[in-house]
Amino acid sequence: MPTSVLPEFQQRGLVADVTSPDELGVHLAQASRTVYVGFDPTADSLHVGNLVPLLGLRRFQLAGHRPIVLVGGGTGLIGDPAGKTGERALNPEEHVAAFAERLKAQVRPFLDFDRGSRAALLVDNYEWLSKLEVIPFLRDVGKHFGVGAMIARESVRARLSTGISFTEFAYQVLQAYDFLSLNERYGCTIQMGGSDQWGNITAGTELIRKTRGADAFGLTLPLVTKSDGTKFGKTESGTVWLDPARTSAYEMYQSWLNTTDADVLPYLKTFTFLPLADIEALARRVAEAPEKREAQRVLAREATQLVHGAAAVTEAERISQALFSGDVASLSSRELDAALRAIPSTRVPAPNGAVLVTDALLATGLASSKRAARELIATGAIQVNGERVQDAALEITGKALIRKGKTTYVGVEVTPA
RNA sequence: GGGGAGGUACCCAAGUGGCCAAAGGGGGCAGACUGUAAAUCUGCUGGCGUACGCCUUCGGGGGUUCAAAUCCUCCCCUCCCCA
Repeated sequence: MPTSVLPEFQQRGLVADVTSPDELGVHLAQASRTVYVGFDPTADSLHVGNLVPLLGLRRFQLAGHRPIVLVGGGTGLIGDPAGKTGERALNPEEHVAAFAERLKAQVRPFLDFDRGSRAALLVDNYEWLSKLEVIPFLRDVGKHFGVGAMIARESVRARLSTGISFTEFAYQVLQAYDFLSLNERYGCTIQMGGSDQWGNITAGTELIRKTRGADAFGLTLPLVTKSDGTKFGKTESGTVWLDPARTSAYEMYQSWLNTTDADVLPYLKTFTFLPLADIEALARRVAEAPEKREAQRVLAREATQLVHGAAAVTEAERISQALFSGDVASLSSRELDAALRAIPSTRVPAPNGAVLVTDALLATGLASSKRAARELIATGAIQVNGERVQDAALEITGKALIRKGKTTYVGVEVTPA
């Protein structure tokens, strides 16, 4: 029996905005519904921020509804102005197509595609958008859009003074058309997305109402924030991607583990499927013994597992234990190899098979210049294989584990030649 | 079209002939403290050199000067007011 997921979303703090909440609640409680989220292929991988709507879809499916993931092979060719401060360069078509294929593969594990009438669907809007013809499109779809309303949408309004091309201006019409298409094809009545998608989503609900006289709903999820004001989903080494080739399970595990106390409860609500009662229990543990970081550990385990699986979590935990137990020097060569595989590593060619630490720091990006590298060494920030480096003239050979400060580990492999 | 203000390092911003690689703040990195947290305090934050030092930088070009971010000149760009 399907249930309204709305109360759960609200309790978890996952509702930024929703169209006619009362009606949507009834709508969801009455029958199994179809809900969609779209991802435009702007890169070859999603990142942790994209987990919010993706897991949102899963919550809907667990509650008895049918999720659709739309990969924007078509809209990705146009460029969504929402949340952007300036016009984007158009990506080459072959890149967008390749990105789209990557995203499709990446998204599959998050949903159940074999569940009868509730089986998830994976669609690509290139399928229908690429077939549109200008004259019919402008007559049949464009006529329903008032330019006044289009301009009033935040995504456009924010760009009017700095400039927006007709191409990006038209984006909302395409997204609205997507919603309409899914409504016609699959009876999809709900679109979910990030809070910056509100305008695009309501464009769709209005289009459906005008052309089909049918109700459709929109639900936006809040932007995940960090209490210190910095951007969520970034670490010193950059974006936390879902693709293990870009961000290893260990790195993702670490990024969750380092969540500050003030953020960990909302993150548990957002990025895990733990019952709220369990999260409340963890909240008490945070209050009683914050230094144990139990909530952070649970968050790291649960969230990393959703993306990389249980085995990868076990590995990440083991490596974390080894690297942060304070006894790196005693790692077996086998453990060292495992750690080196899990962290970002750089090969440094050296004719005589040895490089100066300062050069290694430069090569791995830990230092931006030799002077900065010497500075790090002087302050005692650098350890190689668990030994604090005292002398900037130290040479590194073979494989080594370099630690900068407390939390940053990188690997180097010195290769002859 | 007329009038005004301004372009300084990652960002904001001071500096109007030498004491300026350039105040201050933010951001970033590191250290101390701690819990791989937050807050706080301290240091560093153009490049190369262990170092006295050298090289490159103040929108761009040209010039004056022993010496220019600072003066002159031309050009480019941004913002504001009036039309």
